Amino acid sequence: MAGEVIVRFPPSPTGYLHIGGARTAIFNWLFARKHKGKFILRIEDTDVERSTKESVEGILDGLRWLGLDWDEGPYFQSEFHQEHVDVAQRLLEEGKAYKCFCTKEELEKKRQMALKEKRSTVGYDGTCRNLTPEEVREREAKGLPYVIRFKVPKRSGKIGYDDKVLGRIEKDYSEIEDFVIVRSNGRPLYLLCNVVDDIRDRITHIIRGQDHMANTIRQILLYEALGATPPVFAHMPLTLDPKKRKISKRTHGEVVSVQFYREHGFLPWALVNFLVLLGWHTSDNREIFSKEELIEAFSLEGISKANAVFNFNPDDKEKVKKFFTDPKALSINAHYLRTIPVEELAGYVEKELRDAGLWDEAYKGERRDWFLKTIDLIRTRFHTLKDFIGPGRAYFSDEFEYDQKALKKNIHKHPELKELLPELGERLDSVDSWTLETTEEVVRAYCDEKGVKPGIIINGIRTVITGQLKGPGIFDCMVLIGKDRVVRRLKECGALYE
RNA sequence: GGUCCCAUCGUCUAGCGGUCUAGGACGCCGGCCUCUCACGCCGGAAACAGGGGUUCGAGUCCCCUUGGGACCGCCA
Repeated sequence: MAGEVIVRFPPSPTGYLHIGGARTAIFNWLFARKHKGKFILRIEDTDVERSTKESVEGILDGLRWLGLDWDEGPYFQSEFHQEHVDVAQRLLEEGKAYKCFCTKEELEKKRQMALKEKRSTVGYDGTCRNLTPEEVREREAKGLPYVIRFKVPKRSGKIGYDDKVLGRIEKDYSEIEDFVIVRSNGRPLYLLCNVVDDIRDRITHIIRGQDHMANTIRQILLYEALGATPPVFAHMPLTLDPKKRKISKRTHGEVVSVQFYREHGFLPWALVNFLVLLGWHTSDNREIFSKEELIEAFSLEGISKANAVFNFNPDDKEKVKKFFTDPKALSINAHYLRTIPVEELAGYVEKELRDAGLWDEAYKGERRDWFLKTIDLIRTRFHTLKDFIGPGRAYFSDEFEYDQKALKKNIHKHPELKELLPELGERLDSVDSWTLETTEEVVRAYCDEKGVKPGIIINGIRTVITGQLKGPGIFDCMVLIGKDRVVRRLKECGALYE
């Protein structure tokens, strides 16, 4: 019994995978990998009206992109419908559940009354719990619709469990109402299905958000009634927005969807690394982990109790577009962008270039070396993959934008460059071997000759050939962009003054 | 309103009674480097929510207050 660890990620397909769900998946996946156990994917599509095929695809797609591979599934909860119904029937037969004929309207009325009178028990009052078999038959004969409620044992004292994150959690039996497990249309509810599925899948650990805590006690009751041992529970802290509200796709939109990060040039592992830090840590507070390191380091003990804020700026949008999401996420992404093997980066950049119509097959053939050198050079100040087709565009195309600030500061402020740069272009044109040394020599000599500060010329060149205000050392840029392009761009710089 | 959970810099967090004049990371500020920016390096501002206990000693244990959050569906 000390055996295998089996965990599951059970999203309900009612929208795309968002970072909260992704985080839950990550924690479960990590736990499974750490213990060489199984990670099961189960789609909880019991609520047919809200579940869509596109959602399922979106979720699978998101998980795959993040690199969270599952060992079983995806299973679809709806496929086990009959089993759920059978279990409910069994509970009914064993007297552990009962039919309740109260209508929604009646219950709503009662709830309002209770609320109004400020009574503590707003829940179900147990009206149908004590119906005699005759009374039940009578109502059934009349064709009255009914739901099936779980009969919470009448015991004194508390029921509880030891949460791996929160510690001992207990609740008084008297405070638990008889809850519905099957709808009046015959469809079992999540609370029941979830337990039945977890028992069937032999789930050993349930790692989920603290928003599920209220369900846990009731589910433990269900496990008991079904004669099964409850799994170990670990309730993770929630991810909140800067205003401390629970994040949701509905209120926060794209910025909380996993897809958003893919579209904004994130490396999948960088997102995983960032997300795992939201509510988990090691005792040495390390923050950058390779996949192997993370799996090795992960443990339930490191999960925080307190909710974590996902620090994006919903209001700041355009003002600080440098930080379109949590600055730390960006910083971690930049870290990986600058440190993963160039060959690995090449694959990601290829995709960006292809999508932007800038890809050249030669980058995989005779220009491979140039390609790798180039992305290795320019990545040092990039933050996302999108930068390769933005600020880095001039390396791959003759059609690139000029940064307005750069134009103003490095070009327009120095009218003399309109004559100087094309002339320098001529000089450079006659350079035989195009290297770091030769280009620097020619440029510096030209500066001396004209009595112009090197900085002015150099920054002018930078803006003319890359369109940027900033960038790598200028001679590196020149070498990589190549003689022809550099010369041409310098000669044609007059256009920038128009 | 009821039940439950939580509480260290702006944010993520280290801290599991003394080594805390509270450490790291991101962000921010200043400096070095320098052809720019970035990287890197150096330095700085920045927190134990408040009040009671317990203890020789509390960020660390207990209680209260305050604050925040979750749940309270025939949703999952």
